[in-house]
Amino acid sequence: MAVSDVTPLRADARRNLERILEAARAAFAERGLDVGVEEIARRAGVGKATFFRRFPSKDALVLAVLEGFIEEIEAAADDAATAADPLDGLRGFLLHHMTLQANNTAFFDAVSARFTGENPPVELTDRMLDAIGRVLAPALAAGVLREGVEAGDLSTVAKMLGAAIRPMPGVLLPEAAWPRYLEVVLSGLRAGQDPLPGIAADPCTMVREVSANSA
Amino acid sequence: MAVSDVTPLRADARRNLERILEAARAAFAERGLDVGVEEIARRAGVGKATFFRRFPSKDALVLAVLEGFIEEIEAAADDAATAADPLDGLRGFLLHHMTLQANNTAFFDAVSARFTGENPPVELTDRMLDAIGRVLAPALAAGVLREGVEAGDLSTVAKMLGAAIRPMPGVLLPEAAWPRYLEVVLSGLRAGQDPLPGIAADPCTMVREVSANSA
DNA sequence: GAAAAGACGGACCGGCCGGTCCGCTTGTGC
DNA sequence: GCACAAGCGGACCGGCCGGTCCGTCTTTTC
Repeated sequence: MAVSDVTPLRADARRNLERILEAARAAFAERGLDVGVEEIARRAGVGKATFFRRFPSKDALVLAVLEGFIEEIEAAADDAATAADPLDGLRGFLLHHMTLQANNTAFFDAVSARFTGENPPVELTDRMLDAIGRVLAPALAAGVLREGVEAGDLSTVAKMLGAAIRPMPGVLLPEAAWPRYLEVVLSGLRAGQDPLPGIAADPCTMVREVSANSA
Repeated sequence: MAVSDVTPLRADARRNLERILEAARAAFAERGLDVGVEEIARRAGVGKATFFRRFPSKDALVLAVLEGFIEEIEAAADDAATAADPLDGLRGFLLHHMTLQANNTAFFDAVSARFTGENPPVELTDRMLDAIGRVLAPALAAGVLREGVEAGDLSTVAKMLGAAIRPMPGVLLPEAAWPRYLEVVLSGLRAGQDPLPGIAADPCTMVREVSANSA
């Protein structure tokens, strides 16, 4: 979803595209995906049509913004992977993830809601899974984790922490409480306890659809 | 939000109201709050106007359905409070909560999104908090929990587990994986570890608005 | 069993939002 | 510096959905 370069954009067009992305990031962060295209365009100082000339649809914009986040997560994962203490790396990664979610209220929920089923951004989620694997590997190798921990557990725990941080849309858990819940789940994953019961979540579940019927 | 009884409803009206509630429960469970009033009315075998004659708005219906869930949670809390082993009580309560969330995909998220800020259903959330208190009390008294655990922690953990269960809207974590994440958080809350770091989430945060600005 | 109160439903309204169109403007290559 | 392609914006369209209106039908009551 990067800038197409078959015919290089005119300078002003390129500038506007950048502005739109920036405005969208800000607007999505503040109010979630519900902000209208019109408002985003206005905040970017641009007409609606200009928006649609750059992005085929609102979804495409969302994907583009999402890609930025994935990149950030990948960077955090690389940091974590090179940490001296693998458990600290893991902690740092999850904390970074929490920050990202906190600064982008409702964004991730909305993203997953929007891309449910038919058009999952497989490439992006695969990159995310890779990142998770890179974070987990050193901790697994060092044997600091409870028996049975695997990738699906980490992605699930990340999701759980993301939920903890936003008790309601527009409400943020005070930062002083973050380490508490991070600690709760890390305690639950640390070595020196019984093996984890049950099966791990499928990390791919984050992208593949499995129709779930209620009982 | 119970049935008004100043002028008793005519028999057919009462029957229709019940049908609407039932249809709404089913529809919300399956597809979240996004189902239109029209569809709910159709599923109830009723006209749209009839719907609006019974409920002043869609939100009122949502509240009514929500109240049903609160009642269910209260019942689960009472069960938990009378369990022989307080930790088992806690586990059972959280498991029940997970089931409820699983069977009502996207319902709770949507509810909190809808009632954000201006018109929080204070009475309902207070009842919820009471229930949580009742679950927690025996475990606290028995000293089976890590030092520092309080009500806000339980509500947060419940929210986290609810998130774990729904990796994406329409996708459900396989039931075999539920005990795993329940165990992760319970391990993190059990006595015999360092006191919980940081501060606890404010349980009331689930209802009171605190405007949260992103960094 | 008839009349009045109450309930019914489907057509209708209005606002919102993603997406398009068209006449005007502006950067760009020669 | 000119011509033309590329870009631009705001008016416009159409579908969706919460909510209302009104002519008709059902229940109740005496």
